[in-house]
Amino acid sequence: MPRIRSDAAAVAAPSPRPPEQLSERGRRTRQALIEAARRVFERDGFISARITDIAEEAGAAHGTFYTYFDSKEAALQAVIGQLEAELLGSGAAQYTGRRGGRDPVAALREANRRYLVTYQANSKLMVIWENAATLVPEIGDLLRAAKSAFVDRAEKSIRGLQEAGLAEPSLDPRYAAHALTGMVSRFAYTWCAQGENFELDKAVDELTALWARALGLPLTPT
Amino acid sequence: MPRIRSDAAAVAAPSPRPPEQLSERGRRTRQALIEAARRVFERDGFISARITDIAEEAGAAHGTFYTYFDSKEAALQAVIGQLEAELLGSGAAQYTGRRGGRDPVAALREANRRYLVTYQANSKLMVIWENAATLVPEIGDLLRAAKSAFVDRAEKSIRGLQEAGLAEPSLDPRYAAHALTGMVSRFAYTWCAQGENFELDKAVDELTALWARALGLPLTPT
Amino acid sequence: MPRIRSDAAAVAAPSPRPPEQLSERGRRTRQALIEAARRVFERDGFISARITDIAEEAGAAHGTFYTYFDSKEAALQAVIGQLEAELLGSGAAQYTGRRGGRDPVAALREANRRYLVTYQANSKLMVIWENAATLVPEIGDLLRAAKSAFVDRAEKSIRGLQEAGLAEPSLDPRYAAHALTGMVSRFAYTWCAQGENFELDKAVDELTALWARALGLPLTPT
Amino acid sequence: MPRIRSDAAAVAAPSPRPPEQLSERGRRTRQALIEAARRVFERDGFISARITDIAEEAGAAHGTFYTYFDSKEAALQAVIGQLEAELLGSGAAQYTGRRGGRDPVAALREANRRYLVTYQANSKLMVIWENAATLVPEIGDLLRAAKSAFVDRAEKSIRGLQEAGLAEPSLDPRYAAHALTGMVSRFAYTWCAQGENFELDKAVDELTALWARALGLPLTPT
DNA sequence: TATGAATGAGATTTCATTCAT
DNA sequence: AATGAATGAAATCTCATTCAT
Repeated sequence: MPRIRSDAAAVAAPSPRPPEQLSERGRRTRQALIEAARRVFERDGFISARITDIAEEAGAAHGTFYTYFDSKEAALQAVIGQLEAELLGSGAAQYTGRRGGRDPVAALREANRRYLVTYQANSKLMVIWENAATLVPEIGDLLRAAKSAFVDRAEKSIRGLQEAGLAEPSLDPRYAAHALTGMVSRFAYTWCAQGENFELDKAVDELTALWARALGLPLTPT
Repeated sequence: MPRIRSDAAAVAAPSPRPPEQLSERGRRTRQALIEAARRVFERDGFISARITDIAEEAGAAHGTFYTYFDSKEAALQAVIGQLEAELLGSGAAQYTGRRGGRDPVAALREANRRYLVTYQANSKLMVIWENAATLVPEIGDLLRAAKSAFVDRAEKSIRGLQEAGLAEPSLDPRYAAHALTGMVSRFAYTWCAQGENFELDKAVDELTALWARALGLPLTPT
Repeated sequence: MPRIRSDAAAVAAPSPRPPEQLSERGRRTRQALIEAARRVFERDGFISARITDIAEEAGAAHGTFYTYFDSKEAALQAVIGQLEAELLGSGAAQYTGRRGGRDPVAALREANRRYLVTYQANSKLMVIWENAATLVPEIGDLLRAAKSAFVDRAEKSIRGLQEAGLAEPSLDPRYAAHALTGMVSRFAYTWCAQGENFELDKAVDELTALWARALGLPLTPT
Repeated sequence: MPRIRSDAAAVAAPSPRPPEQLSERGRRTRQALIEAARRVFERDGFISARITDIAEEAGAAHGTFYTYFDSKEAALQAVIGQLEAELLGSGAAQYTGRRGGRDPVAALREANRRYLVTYQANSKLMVIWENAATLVPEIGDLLRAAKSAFVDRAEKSIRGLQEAGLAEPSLDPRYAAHALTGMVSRFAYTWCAQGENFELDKAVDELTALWARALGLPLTPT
């Protein structure tokens, strides 16, 4: 029997308790569900993924899913949250560990390589993320925030290089940052999602060369 | 929506006749459905669009849809087919009307402008196209083909400029073509899908400058 | 696949078309569903009734129910709507067909008899109606409206009798009307819902006598 | 809610101990659950109330509920049991404290006032009780028993008044008792459940006057 | 061709109830 | 006694697709 439809839409939402309030056992189950969700999303795509399959993949009963998540969307958010944590941990988002004085092109090459490697390692999920961003507002917000990190860093870098007299001063740093980070991320997307056949080392070199030359940086030999 | 369809024409269905074999009246209905589908897709997104709504929007009965299309996917293909025809007609896909000898940067700027203008004019549908590409193989094929047109043309152009001694010879034309067309298309996507605030003229200038400088083209004043 | 949860709650409600817009066939199916719903409600009670059972009882497929009704509540509304039409048709709501001049106690007895007979004939549904009234606001509204008809009529009658010098003038007609119609309807409810053992003729006589004497009407022999 | 329960103690469940066998701590928890249940029932209605909510409202864990009650129905029985105890304590069920010889209309007025006041003070629960009576046999039994107390007392009273030559002898005491107590209780219900606007003092007067006159009692001034 | 009613597979979601700790 | 995670039966509801007219 369904709730009697109380149009007042009250019916206190039994929203899942936050992870911190969970028992050890609960945390393990939740984690199992997140990992299962990731596998199922990667296998079937977000749209086709079924909640039942996620629970089953996690070795849990159907209803257990709802103990931890309100919806498939909420599960995807958790999956992406963990992906982001991994990415940060892996240093993918760092332009360079050791700034200052060093050769900016080398730093750029390093960053590009890290981006491509990370993207490729998580390509299925990255593609799902990009696509779900247009379907689920919250996921879109996460994506926009994640991209901002890259764009902002690039913008600052460009501005710095301009001030140092190394980069073409006529460029608008914001437009350039969007364009060039977009160049790299789209390249990664085309590579991974559309199966275009590229080679990692060469891709890193070419993208770095294009980026550097576009900014007017003096190119140093690798 | 029961799973994303990937079944090979299951039972015997009275599959829709091709447009040429339709009566005048049939052609009109079909066209109304295509236009309605476009509106509904733009309004609700491809995933959320319902066949009922398309039929209703076209002023036709629900069942009539199936006289002309096998599925929502087929309708999207038809919608995109007409979009492509429009784009070609509008010259969006032409690098330049008059090749030969002319200033390559001016031609590039012209092409970029045309691309951005066209993308913006059809942005909702473009975004849908990009996203549906990962869900529906046929749409993905259409997208890849459409992009190839741009990429191939860019690749040839780069190769030509290299041969003419105008572009940096060390660049791999295929990689560069992918990267630079990707830069422009991703920029357009960010602009239109994510509401990032850019200005057309400036975007054209910046993208053209980045592209040209990345190739090592001598920049001429606008 | 469920709709992508669009928190905007837009998703144009595909609400069933009103009966007038239905084809002959549609009207027949709808009617069959209403009759089936009544049987199922009477058999299982409103709360326990399942939509599947209603459809099955009507010889229709599960989903067909939703072609005509949004919910079990909507079906109950339709059932009660038809009950009301029947009641009106059967004259249950008429105080008396031929007013004027006639013996008021005889008219009252007539009305009470008609009420009890009708209530008994539809007792299961009447009880369901009363109970659903507290669960479903719309049903409550219907019930209140239906009762108002009786109460208002009684109130007018009492006022008239007071003005004619036949009824005790100190009574408040509104309070008295509520109390006395309530007395009859509660009696009917107790009789039907709780299986209290009464006899129709005697019940009519007793209720009429109590009502008449309570108002101070001169009692005439039956 | 899976069907209304009517299964005879299916498997072996560690059915709750009776309150007397509980430890002090247990009794406190049980009492907290009963009070919480009352609040939740009054807030959400019996049907919509969820066991989780009751436990939470009582500050207990979900599973704790089952240490004391088999089901929501059992909890409602306990709630109503305590209500009855309260009512008896408050003297609501007494026709009159001091019988014998005294003015019967005054006693009646007193009883009616006490009934209305008590009903109003507990109206939410009273309404729930009335409605649950049709859903849960045990609750129906409780209600019938509670009403019998009133009806029986009224019946005896009427019989006594008839024998004393004060009440109309032609009335059937049982029918009249049902009708008149029903009149009062239905009035209270309409007042409380349907929000009809009445005034306590006037209601007491009118109901008493109608009741007394219906029986043919000589009316004394208040 | 067009219609729109009928169908039913399939996915979601809720919560009472159990049970290991 | 208390806890709260796990379970899964049950019901709802949606819509693509078919089909008789």
